Amino acid sequence: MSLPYAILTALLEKPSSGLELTRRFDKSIGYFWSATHQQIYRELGKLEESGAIRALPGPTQPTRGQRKEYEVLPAGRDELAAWVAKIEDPKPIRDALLLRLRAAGVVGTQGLEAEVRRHLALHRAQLAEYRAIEERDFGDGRDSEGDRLRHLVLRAGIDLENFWVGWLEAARAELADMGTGVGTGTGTDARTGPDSTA
Amino acid sequence: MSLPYAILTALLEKPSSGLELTRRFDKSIGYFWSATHQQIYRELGKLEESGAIRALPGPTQPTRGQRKEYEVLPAGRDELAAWVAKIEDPKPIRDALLLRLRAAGVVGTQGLEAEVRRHLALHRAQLAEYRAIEERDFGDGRDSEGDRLRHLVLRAGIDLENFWVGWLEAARAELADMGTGVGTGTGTDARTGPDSTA
DNA sequence: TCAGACATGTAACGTGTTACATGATTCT
DNA sequence: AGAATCATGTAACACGTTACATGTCTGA
Repeated sequence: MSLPYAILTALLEKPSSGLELTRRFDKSIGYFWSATHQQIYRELGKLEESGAIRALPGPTQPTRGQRKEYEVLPAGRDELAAWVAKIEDPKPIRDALLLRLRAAGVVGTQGLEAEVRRHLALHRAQLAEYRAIEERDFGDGRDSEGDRLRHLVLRAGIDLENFWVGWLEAARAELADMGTGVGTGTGTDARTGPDSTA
Repeated sequence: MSLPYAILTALLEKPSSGLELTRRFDKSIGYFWSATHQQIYRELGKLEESGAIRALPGPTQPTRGQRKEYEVLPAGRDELAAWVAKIEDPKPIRDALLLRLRAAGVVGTQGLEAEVRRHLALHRAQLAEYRAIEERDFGDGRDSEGDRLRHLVLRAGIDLENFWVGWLEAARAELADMGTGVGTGTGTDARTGPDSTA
């Protein structure tokens, strides 16, 4: 639902070929909406057909193995602007690790602490990376409107990673506290109590 | 990838029919891994075929329109326990609103502030709901291992919503600050500067 | 008996993922 | 000419979403 708009944004920032886009999605925009090259090519095809973008005229168009650069057309820009203002509810959280914690409440925490530790390290690394980018790109004084918005987005990334680091530390402490978590779940099985806990 | 495990967890907590599961996914587990009834029936079919769960013997099995309750078999419990300990990297952030902020840096912020306000209200409401659940289910002293883990998961939900509320307030302030954001993007278009900003 | 709720299921489609196929360009 | 890299593309499948179809049970 959002991928075409991510691509339009990227192309407006700088006209690119499919492979270039793919590389740019590995950092930058991809931090918040990742995509593989297959998705990108598929979507570029649709966008071109719908008249939102067009391929820049190259020497020839045999289209296989040949680099093909795209730029956004006015129609594409309009669609993007409309999407920015569109009413669209936030999606609920969808996180496998939280689910695993919950499952551990039923089948036991065996092996979970190691995973929590691993995730903690990964999130710390991501946090450091974001902070480095912030330092590099927004280290000094204020900048243009576009820059302020990009900084705001980066702040969201930083704060989110920050949340994970904090929460994972608490989770690790809790798991350590619960002993080595041997056995198949200490809690009363098949409990009949309230289920609405979250 | 995670849905079957979400279902196994739910069934271990309490054997249920497909529709009951669907209702329980609208709260509880669904706060962290939502699913529609079609997904659930599809997955129940697969799980039954693979021997992870079985239908409790009812009066008859004409299987259409007839309530069918499932319970987890030992094989299913083992699979779930294995999944809890499995090495599986966290998925990168995937959030449309962040993408829209980024797009606004290119095509202008027209209409965005209203959306930000709307999301802010939604996140505040969700936060209040989580806090109410926490008060109700974990208001008093300490509890069993399973309860402690569920509380931890709920804390993640609360902290996440808390993050969103804070960030959205900052975003709203920034957008207000930028003026009414008329026009098609104040920033320099087609900028050639660094793209790695996030 | 009819309406409404309960309950399970099909069909079709869009998006995301993985594996593989093919052609062009550059360097040795 | 061969290998490596650049570049675009196909195919198949898993998962999620939407719309619709079908059957059962309960109470007015």
